[in-house]
Amino acid sequence: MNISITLPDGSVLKKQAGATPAEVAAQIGAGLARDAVAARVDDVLVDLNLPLEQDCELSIITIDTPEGLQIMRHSAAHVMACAVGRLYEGVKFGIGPAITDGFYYDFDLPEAISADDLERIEDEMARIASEEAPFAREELPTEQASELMRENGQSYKVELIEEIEERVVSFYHTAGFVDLCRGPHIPHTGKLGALKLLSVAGAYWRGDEKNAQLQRIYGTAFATEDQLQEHIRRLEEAEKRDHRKLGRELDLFSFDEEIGRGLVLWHPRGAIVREVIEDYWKKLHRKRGYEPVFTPHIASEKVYLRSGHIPKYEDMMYAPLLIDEEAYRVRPMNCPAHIKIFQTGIRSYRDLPIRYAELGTVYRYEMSGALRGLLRVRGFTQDDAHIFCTPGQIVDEVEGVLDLTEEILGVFGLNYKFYLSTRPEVSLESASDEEWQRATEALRQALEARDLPYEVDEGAGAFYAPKIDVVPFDSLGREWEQGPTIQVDLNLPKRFDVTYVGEDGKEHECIILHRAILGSLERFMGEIIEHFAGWFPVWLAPEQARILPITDDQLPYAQEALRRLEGEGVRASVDDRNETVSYKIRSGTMQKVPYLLIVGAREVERGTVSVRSHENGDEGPVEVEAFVARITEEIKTKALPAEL
RNA sequence: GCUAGUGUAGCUCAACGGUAGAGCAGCGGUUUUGUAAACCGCAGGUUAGGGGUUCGAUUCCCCUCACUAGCUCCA
Repeated sequence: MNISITLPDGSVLKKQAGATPAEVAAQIGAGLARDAVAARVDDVLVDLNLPLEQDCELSIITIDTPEGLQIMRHSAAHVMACAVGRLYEGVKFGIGPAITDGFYYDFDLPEAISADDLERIEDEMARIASEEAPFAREELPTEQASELMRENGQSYKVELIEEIEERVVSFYHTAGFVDLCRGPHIPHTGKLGALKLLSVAGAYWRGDEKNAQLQRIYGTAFATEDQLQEHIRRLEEAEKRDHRKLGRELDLFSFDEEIGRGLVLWHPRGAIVREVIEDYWKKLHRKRGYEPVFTPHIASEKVYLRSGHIPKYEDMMYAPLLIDEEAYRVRPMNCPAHIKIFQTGIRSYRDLPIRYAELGTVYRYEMSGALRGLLRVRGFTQDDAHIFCTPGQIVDEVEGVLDLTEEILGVFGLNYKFYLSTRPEVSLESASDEEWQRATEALRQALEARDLPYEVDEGAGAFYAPKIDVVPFDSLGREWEQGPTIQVDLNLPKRFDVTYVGEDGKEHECIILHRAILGSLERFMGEIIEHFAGWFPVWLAPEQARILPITDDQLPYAQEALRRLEGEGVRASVDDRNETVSYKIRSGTMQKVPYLLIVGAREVERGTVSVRSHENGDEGPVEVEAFVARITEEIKTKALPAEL
């Protein structure tokens, strides 16, 4: 019997029933056959050796596509598991999926795998690859599969099988290793690309800390050795940019054991960057109709009981302080205080919207293992604001925040994506479905009114609010863990009875929007240090220009130039150390000062400075005034580096 | 918090049972220098902290503290 196979280009191939995708690929071309890893038949991913029994649409998936790479990485995970099974006794296998940039596999085994063992495992994987062992699919009734795994002592697999609803499950056999797996896989182990095992770490079975902790080995794999090397280079680049390393090298911030974990000490050079950002933020917010407020860092427990923070987040809050026999808490949030300011007067609909903004420092208990440089700390400053408005004003207000968000992220040269995060499964009950719905729709409308592409992140909202989450990604294309957020609070207006007097002279429940754009100043600083690789744009650089006199004879001239720059508000210095210019250049470069101004006898004579910029290197002499004009312009416009 | 790993001078690293060492940075001197490291010298350490084993511990063992990776990405 013949079947018709429709290819992606629309052409139709007649084949005998039982032909495989591999044969089709071979018929189309040797190159395709070589790069093929799997096939898509009528929208289902299948192995290349699956016999085709009826008319179908078929496309060959090659290693150079994202899907093909994914499949190969998944196969790599199997091969790694196979290698571990050969090298260790008593291994129980967890799961082993492909992930962004690689794969992992979780193992339960009696002995601890160390980083040194990875090489051994890699070698074993290479051996398996050279065996060109086929990935053979086998389908078994669920019962029988479960029995088989039980016999092999694979309790995790048994657990997985028992949760599968289908009556038949599939297995893959590779070089003596059998694994429960949906597939598809590469045809044989010789088709593995270039791979490298990266690290080993603990991981709870099914991500639940109540379960056993398994050993997870992470690896990365690419179609070619070049691509693998390129990826390793990217990892090294990321390591070079690590904000913790740069924070030390550039003398921006530190942590101190005696001060406490997760508590940042901002050094002068880091503090100035933060202050410049804060000044920019404050000016921008006033321009946008926000009113600055200041509120205390501790407050009576009463307010956090009423707000619901204690019932919900107590394990993230610090223990009470007893003051005059009353329990106080270090603040984990700024909202209650802003609400209290709002409530000091009767608010009319005519007063709304009211926008209170504060760079509010809050303290939260983060699990010790979660702390990470500036990205996860226990004391941090939120660029927090609360917008009090009428239901009719929500869309406008959210649009305003979106606009502000785009402006701010743009200034830092960040790209971003929008997510509409909807009601989570466990969520506030005191708000009706209709209220959730309305709030979510308002956010959606705002996104659409501004024509912003967004994805819906189902169930990712806060328990008290649907929200718009903005995920920035940096110059290395890495997504930030957290970014700007806009939330419609369905909780606090009720709990604090926040109202305004409407046109009808009656009291109405107020809408409260929470929003943070930089999020935590600490995290934001950490992220942009990495984004800029420590080379801050001139307006942010702790030291914007450094004058390097060649000999002491130029010192007076250098001082004069310095006064000129400082007079314009430029952060500059003179390197008057008894060193060679080369030394001073090196030192200025390592401290990532964007402009180095060399002054020797020639410059003094002509009233110039020789500019050496980070961007262009030696640019030659320009008149002092011309340089002052240039740098002040760059500062004023917040110019970004040409290349990030 | 859990699993694994790491902790030696300000920084980057040696020494791995036998008196703790180098480079850079710092300080003092010489040199007055033209686009990424001049030369000479000096100083810098309860080897994270505590306990143990040992004739002797940075090294081996235990505890504490801190740091690092991971613990979400659905066989």
